[in-house]
Amino acid sequence: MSQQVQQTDSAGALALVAAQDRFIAVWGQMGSTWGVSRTMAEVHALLFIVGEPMCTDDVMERLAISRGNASMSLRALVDWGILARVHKRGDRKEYFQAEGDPWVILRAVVAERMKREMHPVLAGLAEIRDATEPGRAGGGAVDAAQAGRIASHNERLESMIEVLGLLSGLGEKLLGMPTEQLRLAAGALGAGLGGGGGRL
Amino acid sequence: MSQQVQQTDSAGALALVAAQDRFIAVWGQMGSTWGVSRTMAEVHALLFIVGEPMCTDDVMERLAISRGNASMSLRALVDWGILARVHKRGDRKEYFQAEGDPWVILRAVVAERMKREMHPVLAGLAEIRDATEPGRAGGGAVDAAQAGRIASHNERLESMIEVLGLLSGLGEKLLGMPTEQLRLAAGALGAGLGGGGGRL
DNA sequence: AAGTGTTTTCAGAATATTTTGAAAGAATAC
DNA sequence: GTATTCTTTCAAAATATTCTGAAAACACTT
Repeated sequence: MSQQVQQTDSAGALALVAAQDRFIAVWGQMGSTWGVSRTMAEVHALLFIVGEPMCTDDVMERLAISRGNASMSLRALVDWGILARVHKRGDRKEYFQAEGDPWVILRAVVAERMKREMHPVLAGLAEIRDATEPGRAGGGAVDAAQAGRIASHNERLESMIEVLGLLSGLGEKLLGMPTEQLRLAAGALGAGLGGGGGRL
Repeated sequence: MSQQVQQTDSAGALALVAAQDRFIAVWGQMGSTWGVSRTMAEVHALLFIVGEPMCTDDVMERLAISRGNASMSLRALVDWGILARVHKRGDRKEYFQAEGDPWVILRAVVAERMKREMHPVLAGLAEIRDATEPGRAGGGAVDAAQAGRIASHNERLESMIEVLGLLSGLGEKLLGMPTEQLRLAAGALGAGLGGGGGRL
């Protein structure tokens, strides 16, 4: 089972486990930020901070969660592409190893949210626009006030689509960038642009 | 009460209300994206797409929600800074008007999530780092393997802090940019930087 | 001051999400 | 083939979140 803290209950091991637990707790809180349950975030945190592969039983024991929960969380994280299944010779158990590059993790999270949230919303808004384009609206007789409302409705809809489309474009761009480029871009933008006053 | 669709049940009014309802439904789905309940997102969607001020009773009726729910959602949206309280002469009721600029809305959402999620996480991670900086760890006797684990733990922690710090910097920058600059920057970045795709 | 219309609050109800645990399903060993 | 070990599934239980509605608080008016 747990080979993490062996007989060596040295001060070093204790401090390390304590730090890991703190990391897990903090990361778990962030679960809602990237749209997953606290437990799933904690499982990821554990594997990320430990760095070495762990099996289902290790995870269950360390986080005090059920087998079913561990299995589902691990599977989901594999699906997200931030956990790899690994095997050890002479061991029938399956082990899981976390992706170590935070930029890869970031991309996975962005990809997932784009797919699950951004794309459906953009598609939905586009449909509404098509259904209410000027000239449609089911025919003729609308008074002036009504016509004004419709025009302004379309403007608001359009402006929202514009912003979301731009954001979506940014997201796609991010997904297409390799880690090194990403780090450079983020650093340059965050530090260089704007500065409170900011020029483009 | 509802002055939205008067006696004029013309085709135009019907189509407009239908489009509004669809917008509200789509926007409501996105609630989890920006970290609020579906109802709060729907209340915002309603006021945004209608464009004109509405009072609590209007909102309750249109969305079929309770007074308490409407009151709390409206209040929260005012706190977020994307709804303004307005008054009508000769009317004791309070009306609410949505911010019309989607970029302002975006900034409000980013600001809220930075405050509620990014800052606490960064603070938590920084604390953990301080508690486990090399030389600490409670003193001496750690064997070589343990020392290696601690070193690699610190590296992983550091790399995660680096990425989140960079993202946080980006967020702050965004919050400091006026609408026009934001639009330009997003457009330029989404279309220009990097390679691959980028189409809406 | 009491009266009237409006808004806020919050305990309990309703709803939704997450977790468990045991049974069924795979996969490998014998 | 059966036995053994590990993994997945999913209905029910536990938990967390959201919503309601009626009472309290508030803000005007007379």
